[in-house]
Amino acid sequence: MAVTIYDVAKRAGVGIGTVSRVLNGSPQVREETRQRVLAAIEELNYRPSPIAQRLSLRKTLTIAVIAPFFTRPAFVERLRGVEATIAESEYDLIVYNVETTAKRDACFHEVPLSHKVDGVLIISLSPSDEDVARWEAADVPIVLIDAHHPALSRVVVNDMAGGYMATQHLIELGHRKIAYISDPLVNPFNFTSSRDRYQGYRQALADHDLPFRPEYHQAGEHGRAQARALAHRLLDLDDPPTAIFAASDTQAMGVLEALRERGLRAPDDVAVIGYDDIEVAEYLGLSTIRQPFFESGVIGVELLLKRIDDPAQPPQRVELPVELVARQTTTG
Amino acid sequence: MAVTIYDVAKRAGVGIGTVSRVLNGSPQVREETRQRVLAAIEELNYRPSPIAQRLSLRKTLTIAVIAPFFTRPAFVERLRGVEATIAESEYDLIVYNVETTAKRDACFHEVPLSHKVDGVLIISLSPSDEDVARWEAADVPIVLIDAHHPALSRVVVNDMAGGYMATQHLIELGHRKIAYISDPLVNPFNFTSSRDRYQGYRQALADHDLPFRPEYHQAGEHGRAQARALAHRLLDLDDPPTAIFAASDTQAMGVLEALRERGLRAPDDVAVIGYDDIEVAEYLGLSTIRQPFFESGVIGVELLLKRIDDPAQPPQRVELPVELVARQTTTG
DNA sequence: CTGTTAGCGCATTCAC
DNA sequence: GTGAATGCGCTAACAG
Repeated sequence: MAVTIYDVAKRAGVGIGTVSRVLNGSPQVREETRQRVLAAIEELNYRPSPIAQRLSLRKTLTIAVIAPFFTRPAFVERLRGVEATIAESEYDLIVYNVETTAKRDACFHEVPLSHKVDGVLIISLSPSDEDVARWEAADVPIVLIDAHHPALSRVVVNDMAGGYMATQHLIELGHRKIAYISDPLVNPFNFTSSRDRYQGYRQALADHDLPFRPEYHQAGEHGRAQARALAHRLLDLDDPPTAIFAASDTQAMGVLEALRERGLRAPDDVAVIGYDDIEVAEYLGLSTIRQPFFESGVIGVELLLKRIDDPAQPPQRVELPVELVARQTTTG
Repeated sequence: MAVTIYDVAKRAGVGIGTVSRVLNGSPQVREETRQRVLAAIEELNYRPSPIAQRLSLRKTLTIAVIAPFFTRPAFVERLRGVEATIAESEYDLIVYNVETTAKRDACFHEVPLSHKVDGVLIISLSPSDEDVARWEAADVPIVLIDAHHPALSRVVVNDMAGGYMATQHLIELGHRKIAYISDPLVNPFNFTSSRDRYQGYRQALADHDLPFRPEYHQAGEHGRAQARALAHRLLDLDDPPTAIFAASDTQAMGVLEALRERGLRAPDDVAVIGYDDIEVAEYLGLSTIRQPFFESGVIGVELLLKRIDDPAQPPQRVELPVELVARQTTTG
């Protein structure tokens, strides 16, 4: 068996209370006995049992993150921010990767009620009212990153502004026939980004007196290959667009692929702008909208820890800025 | 406070022992009382406390993974395999992301001795003999993925074979001036892949009676930009190579970038082959060596769980196959 | 200042 | 079959 606090106490010739006190940095312990205890700890190579501490403290000292993080580069960056921030705290991080709605539902149902964590972080998955109601009872702080619910603390980016920004950029370059490729606006995971960016796209068109053409909006499952097919559909139109705004860089890559297959070039034949500024974007010279992924993870954790500390805090909403990154695929 | 096993017991009019028995599916409990307990659990919406269970069972029911996973796509895939497999077990997964040697050392020192986990998975970071010796005392099973130490269970790929395979592929295409771009062969993280692939490269050259030219091996920090610079160095040589083998797809992208900047094309001017078959490789038409990332994570977990179950098991070594994926950058 | 005691919530004997 | 008692390792009163 492992060495316990009793072993240390005996070794140091004190009671376990005293050992506990030096462990927790209590000031009310004579320096001499503190040294004796420290020595015993050292000699026995003692490490307190986190499990026992947690049972006694009635805190799990761990937080969960539920994220579809592996399917898209953006999630990985956010997770990095989460991990980096948690690592500096006293909390452990346990992760749940969601790649199916079944897994999401399982996580949504079990994690907050499982008594396993003091708080949960949810990335890019917006809960339903029903979910939130169920969580009330559990009394576990929950923070959303890149997801929405009015009753919960969340850190978001203004995707509408991003969509607007991308579209306006193309308009300012002289384009008037601008298409939009995205995920389905309503989807099983309830991802909202495609929908919000679509709003911005529509608004920018309207503000500049450009007509919205339904055939210029093509939606399909997320992915490069699917976006490539959608781009071909656009280019096959009688009156094809001169510019394409893709709801993600991954999809923009599909667009570029389609152009290449037709011997077309960006931006001369068709301008292309993506969204996210993932790492390859720079390599490809892809114009895009950048959002602060890493930072969103950091802030999400900060909100959560604050909430754990003081559960009375009202839900907070933090909005992070997006930024236009103009590269060759639009500006040449 | 949360509802405990006592509440359930009282509610069902039984002792806590009985509740515990139905919780753990003990057969020795009358069907009728089982139903009564189940009903009480349902009515109280009771969930057992994992912390208390763990203290009583003297098991943490969690495993740790230490990985430099966020800096390179390969690690993310392996982590996916790890998470997917853990999710099917009764264990929780806590993650430590390593981006500095300081963090690595901290993890190596603390995690196995922390009493926080029943087992540790380490990805791509090879421990020293000293590390391993220190871990002996902790008596915590440790499994390596894509890393090496004779005393530990591990799942690896044959990087030497991969390097050989890539080089041979180029030779068979008629190339005789073949360069190799990689990370520094010795590096702070002690990553071994560049070194092993280098061995394969050298061996293939030798087996085909091709001379090894020191100036054809360029090593630098991992990354696209750095590889791009190294490629330029190669192309500036009096007698530049006609083919370049990059130790990773990321670095191969840097090579392609350098070619593009010089108006050169792959494979006509210079053939290029990478390593890993990351997702963009297909998009780029990049020839490469594929290794089973996801599966390596799965198998790593399986080894670890088996080891936790039966600590007496001797260390095991599982080698996964690599595979040549020939695309346009070598075959046109 | 320090030793002792009473929980934390559960699993597991051991009697009945 | 089932209840009561003991212990898992630690924190936090409570005395002294």
